Amino acid sequence: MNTVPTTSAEENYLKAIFKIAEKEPGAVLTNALAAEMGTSAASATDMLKRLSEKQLVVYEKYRGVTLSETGNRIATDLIRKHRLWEVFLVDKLGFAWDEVHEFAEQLEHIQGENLAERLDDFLGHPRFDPHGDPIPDAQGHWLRRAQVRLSTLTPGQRGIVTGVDDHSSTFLQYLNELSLGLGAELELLERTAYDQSTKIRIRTRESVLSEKVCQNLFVRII
Amino acid sequence: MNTVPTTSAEENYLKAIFKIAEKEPGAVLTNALAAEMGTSAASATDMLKRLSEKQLVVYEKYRGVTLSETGNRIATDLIRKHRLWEVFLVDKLGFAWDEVHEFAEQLEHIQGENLAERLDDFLGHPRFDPHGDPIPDAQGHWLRRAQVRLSTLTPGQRGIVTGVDDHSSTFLQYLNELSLGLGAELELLERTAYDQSTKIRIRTRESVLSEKVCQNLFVRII
DNA sequence: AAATATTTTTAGCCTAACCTAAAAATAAAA
DNA sequence: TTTTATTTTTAGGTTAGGCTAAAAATATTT
Repeated sequence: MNTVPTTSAEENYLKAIFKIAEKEPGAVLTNALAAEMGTSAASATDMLKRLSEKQLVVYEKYRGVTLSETGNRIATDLIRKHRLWEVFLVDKLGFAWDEVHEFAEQLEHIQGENLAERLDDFLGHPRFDPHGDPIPDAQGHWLRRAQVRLSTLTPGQRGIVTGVDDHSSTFLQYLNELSLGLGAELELLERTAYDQSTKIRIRTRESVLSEKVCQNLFVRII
Repeated sequence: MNTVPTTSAEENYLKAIFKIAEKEPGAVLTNALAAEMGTSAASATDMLKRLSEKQLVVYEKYRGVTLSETGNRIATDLIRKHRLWEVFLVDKLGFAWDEVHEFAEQLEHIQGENLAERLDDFLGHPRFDPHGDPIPDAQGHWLRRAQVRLSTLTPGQRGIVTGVDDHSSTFLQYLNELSLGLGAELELLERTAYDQSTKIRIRTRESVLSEKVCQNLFVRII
C-alpha cells in the first residue's frame, strides 16, 4: 500500500502540511509548519529536506512546500486511521469525544496490512468521526457536507450540530455542559449587535454563546 | 500509573528481560538479551545502563540483569496490553491467530489513561489470548493453568489444546491445517519409540506429529 | 596456574530528530 | 533604491538507539 516506509515523525509532518494546506491553499511556509508542529523553523527545514528526498513533498527553498501525490495519500490514510480509531474509542470503548485525540495520535501510526479496512468494517463504515469530521474512504476520497458555522445563522433559523472547528478538550467540554454535542438541535433566538453574542435554545434550555463559540461550531440548517 | 516515562525501545528491552527470565530464572545475561532483541551485545549493554539509571532494572556489570519492581510492573503491563490487543484483533477484527503478533507489538506501546482497562471491559475480561497465553489482570496478577506439553501424554490419553510454545506464524498455520487450534480435542493413539513421532486423532481424522510439534503444543488432559 | 576462549564492556562512529545562533535570502519600508 | 525587518536556511551541537572493533573481564582448558 504505502510505497515508501515512513517514520512517525515524517508522518506527522505530512499530516501538518495537509492540515495547513487545507485551510490555506497553496504552498505551506516553513514557519507555519514549524508552528503547527510545535518545533523550530530549523527543524522543519531539516525535515523538509528528508521528505523531499523521499519524494513525499515538493519543496522549493524559501518558497514553501506542497505534498506530492504519494505524500498526499499517506496524509489522507493517516487522517482516515486517526478518525476511525476515534470512532472506535468513543463508540466501542466508551471514551468521551474530548478524551480521544491523544490516543488517536498514537494509533494512527500503527502499520500493517488491512488494519484500517478491518477496523472500518468492524465499525460499520462510519463516514464521520466523533467530532463530525469526515473520514476519507479506503481510496482516499472525501465526503463534503453542507454545513455552515453557527455564526452565519440569523435569528429564527434552526440547525443541528454537525461538527467543531476547535478540537481542544476545553471547548469540547464546554459544549458538553451546554448539551451541544453532535446532533444537538438548536434554534437561534437573537444576536447582539454589539459583540455578536448569540442566544440559542436547545430543547427548552436557553444559552448565550460568544462569537468565538459560534465561529467554532458547525451546523446543518434545518 | 507508570512512575517513569519510557520509550518503546526501553519497553521492548524490559519485555525481553521478562521473557528470558520467565524461562530461565535468575539474572539475564547480556548476550541472551542481545539475541532476543536481535541486536548487538554492545547495544544491549548501552540500554542496560539507561534502564539501570531509570531504576527499571538491577544491573551488575558482567553479572547480568534482573527487573526491578517497577520494571517488572511495566513489563507485565506491556504483556497485558499486547495480549488484550491480540484478543481484540482476533475476536473483533477477525484476524487469524497467526496474523496478529506484529500489530500487537505496536499496539502494546500505546500510552494513556485507562486504555487497557476500557479495552479489557470491552473484550469481556478475557483471561487468555488467542494463543492460549494468560493475560495478567490490572493488578499484574497471573493465572497459572494446568496444562502440559503434548509430548508428555501417553497413548490412550486425550486432551484439549490450550496453548502453544512456538508462536511463529509458520507453526500456527501448520496447526490450522491440522485443525489443531485452541480448544481442539485430540486423542493420542501411538508414539513411535524411534523418533517420538506421535499419531493423534482429531474427531475422525488421524495425523502424525513430529516430536517438535508435540513439544510446542500445550494441552489440558481430559 | 597459565593459556586460551568466551563474554562483556568501552571507545568511537552513524542517523533521525531535535536544538540555538549565525548567515543568507526575501519582503517591506523609507 | 537603499535600508530595515522578517523569514528561511546553514552550521554546529545534543540525545536515543543503533553499529563495529578493540579492550577488559570472566570462564574454561590444558
